[in-house]
Amino acid sequence: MLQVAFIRENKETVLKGLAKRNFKNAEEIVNQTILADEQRRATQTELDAVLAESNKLSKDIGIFFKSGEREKAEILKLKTAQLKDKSKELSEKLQEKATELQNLLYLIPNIPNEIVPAGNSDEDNITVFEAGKIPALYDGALPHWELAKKYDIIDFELGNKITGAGFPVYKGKGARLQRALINYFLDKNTKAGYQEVQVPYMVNEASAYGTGQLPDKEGQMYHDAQDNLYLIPTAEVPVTNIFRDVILKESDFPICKTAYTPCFRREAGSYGAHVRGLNRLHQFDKVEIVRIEHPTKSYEALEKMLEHVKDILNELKLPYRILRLCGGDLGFTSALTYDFEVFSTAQNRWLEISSVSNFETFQANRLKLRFKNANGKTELAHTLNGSSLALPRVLAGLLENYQTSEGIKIPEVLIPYCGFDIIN
RNA sequence: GGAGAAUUGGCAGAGUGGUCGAAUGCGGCAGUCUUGAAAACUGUUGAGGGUCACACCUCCGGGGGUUCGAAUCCCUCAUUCUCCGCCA
Repeated sequence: MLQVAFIRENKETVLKGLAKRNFKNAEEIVNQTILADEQRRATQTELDAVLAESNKLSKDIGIFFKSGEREKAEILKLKTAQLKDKSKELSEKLQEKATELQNLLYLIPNIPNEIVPAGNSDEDNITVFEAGKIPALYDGALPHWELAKKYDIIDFELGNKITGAGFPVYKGKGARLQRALINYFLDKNTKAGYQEVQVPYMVNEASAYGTGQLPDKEGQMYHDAQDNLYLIPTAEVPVTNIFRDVILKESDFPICKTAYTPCFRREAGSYGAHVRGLNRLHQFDKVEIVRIEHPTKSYEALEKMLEHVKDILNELKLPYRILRLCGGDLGFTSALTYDFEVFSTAQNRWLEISSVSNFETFQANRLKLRFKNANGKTELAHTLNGSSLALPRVLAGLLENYQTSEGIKIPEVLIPYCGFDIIN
């Protein structure tokens, strides 16, 4: 959520940023927001004046009662009755205006960073880096869902029976490979200075609002109505919410956390070939990295995160590229996002395996995640996160790119974690 | 799930209807002293709104109510603790 004061003072910047996202009715919504804010403040001021007077009268009444001047007190009491009506009316209006403002603010996405390219869709994303060799596969190379069946390492049908589509069962070496990847990622992340945390897989409403899943992505999360809890779509939600309503010291920066969690996404509206196999699941595993940074250091931190993810992919020897997302493809809460994509050789397409973003103060404002700056003032911190990494598509990439006529080879760095070097 | 107790500032802990945003202690910060540090002493130290800055307003787990006036009384929800039940 943007800060109202920022919108008020930087209207042109906001409009320019929203235009880059192709955000509809931007000017109208921004104007409404500014108006609602003015009305809210005016109402607040009016209410404060009434309350101030009524507070004063109450104190006087107390004094009169103490000194036994009951009659004087009774006269003042009558006066307060009117003020009470007035203040009730005003506080209702204030509540109304505050809600109106809040709802408008929820509609406005983050302002893209300057270097975010304009554009409407993923076609306008810019490839900023590419590495790794796309292997020449042997004749008869298969897409990963065929490989999964051939070697009996992932059973999609079994998952269908137990739960439904998008909830696969990993078996034998497939299960072990999953566990190996999780451990390998966590080890890499902790070595890079990220503290490992284990967090709840369900979150309450306040947390879902804090990181921006609510109110607009309601339909994408599994929801338990009985206890009003949400299954997490990403570890970002519980991990970042560790810092909800927290005021840090400047010396606390940088804060680096990593967590492995399963992720649950309803993926309403997805269909077709692109959701085959591991490409898109309702439940998948992911290791996430989260950073809380001083505002002046957040872009430096974003670079570090990119280098870190690159390092992992280089070690896995997978062909990948990095995209800078365009305005139209940028997530609601993000100011700048880089997507990592691994090449799926048998499908002949790129698969997103990591998304690394700087949210600047957008999440922090909702979370009330602040720090005391050098002048002793509280200031919003910057939050960042990235996948390091999401399992299924990495697995898809590994299976497809490492397949040989003898079986699927295991990348060298994973062999100690797996305890085997080939799936055959 | 049942019964009882509790929830106050970074922490501990007073405060049971009136000038209480809240005693006191610890911690933090600044200073005095010291070659430096410790100790001791002095001062300072919550958040939000509002203002050029003050004034002023709001916040004592969340929400609602009683009252001229609520941290204090009532209702409700949440959480924590103790006992019982169930249980990996």
